[in-house]
Amino acid sequence: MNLKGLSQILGMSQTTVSRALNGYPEVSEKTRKKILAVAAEHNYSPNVRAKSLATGRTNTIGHVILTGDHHQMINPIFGDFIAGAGDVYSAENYEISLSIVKEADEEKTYRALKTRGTVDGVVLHGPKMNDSRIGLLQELGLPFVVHGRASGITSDYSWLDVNNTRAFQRATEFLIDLGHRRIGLFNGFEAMDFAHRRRHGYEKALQAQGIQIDPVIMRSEEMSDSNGYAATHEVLSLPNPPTAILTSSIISAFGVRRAVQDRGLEVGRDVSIITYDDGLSYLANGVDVPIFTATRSSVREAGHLLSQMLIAQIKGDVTGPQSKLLEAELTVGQSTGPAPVSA
Amino acid sequence: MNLKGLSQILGMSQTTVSRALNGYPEVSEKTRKKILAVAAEHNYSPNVRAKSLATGRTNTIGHVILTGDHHQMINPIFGDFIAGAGDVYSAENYEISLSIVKEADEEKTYRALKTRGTVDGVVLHGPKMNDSRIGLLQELGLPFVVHGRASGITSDYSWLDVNNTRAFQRATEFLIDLGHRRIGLFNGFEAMDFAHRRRHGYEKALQAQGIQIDPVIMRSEEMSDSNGYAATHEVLSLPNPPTAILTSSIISAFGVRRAVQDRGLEVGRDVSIITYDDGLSYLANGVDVPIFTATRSSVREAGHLLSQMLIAQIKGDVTGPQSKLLEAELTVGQSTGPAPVSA
DNA sequence: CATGCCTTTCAAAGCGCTTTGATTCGAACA
DNA sequence: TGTTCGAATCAAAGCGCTTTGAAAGGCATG
Repeated sequence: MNLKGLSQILGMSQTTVSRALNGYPEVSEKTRKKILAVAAEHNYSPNVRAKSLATGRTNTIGHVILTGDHHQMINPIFGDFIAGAGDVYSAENYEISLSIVKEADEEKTYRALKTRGTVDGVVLHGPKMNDSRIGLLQELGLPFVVHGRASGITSDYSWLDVNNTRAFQRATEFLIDLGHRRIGLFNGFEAMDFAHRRRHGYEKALQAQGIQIDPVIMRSEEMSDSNGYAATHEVLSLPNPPTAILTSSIISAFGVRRAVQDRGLEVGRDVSIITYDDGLSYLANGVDVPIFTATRSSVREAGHLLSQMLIAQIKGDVTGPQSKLLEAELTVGQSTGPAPVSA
Repeated sequence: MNLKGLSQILGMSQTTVSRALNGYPEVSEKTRKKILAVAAEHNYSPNVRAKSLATGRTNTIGHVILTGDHHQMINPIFGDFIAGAGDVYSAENYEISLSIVKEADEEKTYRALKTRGTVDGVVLHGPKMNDSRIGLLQELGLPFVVHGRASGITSDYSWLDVNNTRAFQRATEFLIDLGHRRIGLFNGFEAMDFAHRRRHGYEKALQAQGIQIDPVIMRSEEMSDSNGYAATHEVLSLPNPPTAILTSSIISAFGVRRAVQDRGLEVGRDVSIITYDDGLSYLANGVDVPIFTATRSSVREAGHLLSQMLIAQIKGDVTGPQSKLLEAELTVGQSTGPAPVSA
């Protein structure tokens, strides 16, 4: 059933029917009621392609996510992020267009999104330092909100981020207060903006106490379980091993935990662990008692808030760039304890 | 830049330009070359909405995934599945439309996908037994391929599935061969078709050896780390605890492992674990040495194959339902060993 | 040179909607 | 009774593309 058919059934013009369905005022309540009734009866819903061709709006938000060769991992937080955004999208009648692209095709993808007119705006995932995509999107004139920030970019843009620096500074301070002096940092790729900020917070806390920063117990790599596991074995085999480890993802934290236990050591006694926790639904940090002491900020909530910001921007409800900085909360779990007395 | 503009620059009709760009034969090589050059120079790409309005095709595949209230978890394998499908989609010039819906809105969503004309076909995720969506999609005439199968549905439809029954039968046999007689099963929700089949395989192997099936050491719930953890504590506290546990997901397997170790027991000696492994990129089953003995089938590969099947179907390259049954491979890791001699 | 037949190109219609600018109708007023 | 005005409705144009059916051009044939 299309508009034409519907209007013929009703014996009215397409104009009137269209107006009635879209809530315009220049149609009497009586006819509107009738039109709505008949539309429902015939299960009519407008062809979204035709509608967007006519209006120029698509009611679609683009999400571009990266996938490397088959060895590289897919962003594990995307699922929860999009679940949070999904609620907003359906409430506001937006659809999601998902593009899975290799890094080399990324720019091309954003350009195509614009010129092909598939989306009204995009969410920029995983910003890197000096991320060139920001300039690109500004040049294209495609509305966007960054999930994170991009150090080094001076122009104004919209973003939603967690205070990563503060979170890792706090976590490090917490460990120092427990007496730890040798603290490892297992971070994401340094090129990622969040990793950069986290390292910065970590270093700030160490420096404030005059503790030396030692690259030997720091890592910057994909935050998988296996990497956490391998790195833990490495640093614990050093002549001067860390007594605490700070990890950037609960996924790698599980690997750390596993390695510690495989070495016959006890988590929270021999080795303390603090992790950043995105609140992933399938990998919760315990149910009643937290497994790890963690700095936590829900990525699902981030998806929720960010999508609202983006839609407000697209609709023109706000003008100019907006930003929102969330604070992570530190929850103390079983994975931390006083630094062991050195033998 | 649009078609009209481009054709004016070229001094040709829109017809000719359109044909040249779409590779139709009724245009001379000379003009085609020229048109392609000018199109590239002006960075032209066709408006996808207009194109699909004109052709009736959308070059878009729909994926509908469920999200409950904010407590329920988002399907953790979706990311890897879509990464596998993504390669095919971009190679074939298809886009992805993602819908995040609550279970109650699911039927409405599929109907809307059809009547609003947003997609050419859909992937049906997470089929349940007697899944009503299959009948719905058939009624709507929307091409689809099921990722899994739906026991109880007798009509013909396209699907790609892993031989879940066989996989769990094999795994159970493997444990029995090691001397285990008391084997727990931590499965997904029983309503899910895959869980049903896995239980069936498990029971078949037990029955073949005359081992009694005991619901006390069986679970049917969300396959999260915490559920695996809690369930393990429960069954190991029983007067007659299992010596081996079979889990349906590597995520819950990690929880099982954690619980075993927290009780001071050793995995592979005191308690054996076999898990089903989807080959998730962020939660690999070890790198060199597998952590768990596992029946493995890559969900990424499934995404790859399934999307090819669906596109072939949409294009009309094949007629009638097609299906593909993948076998999971059993890899032996460190998590299994002979059943401990009872005290 | 006229005829016929490809090959190449074009004008125009159509996809399903929105929106502009016109038209109709009835009520209100002088 | 004629005029004015606002409310309700409509016909038609337009969004950017594809595709049908027609036309033009080139070339061999009789």
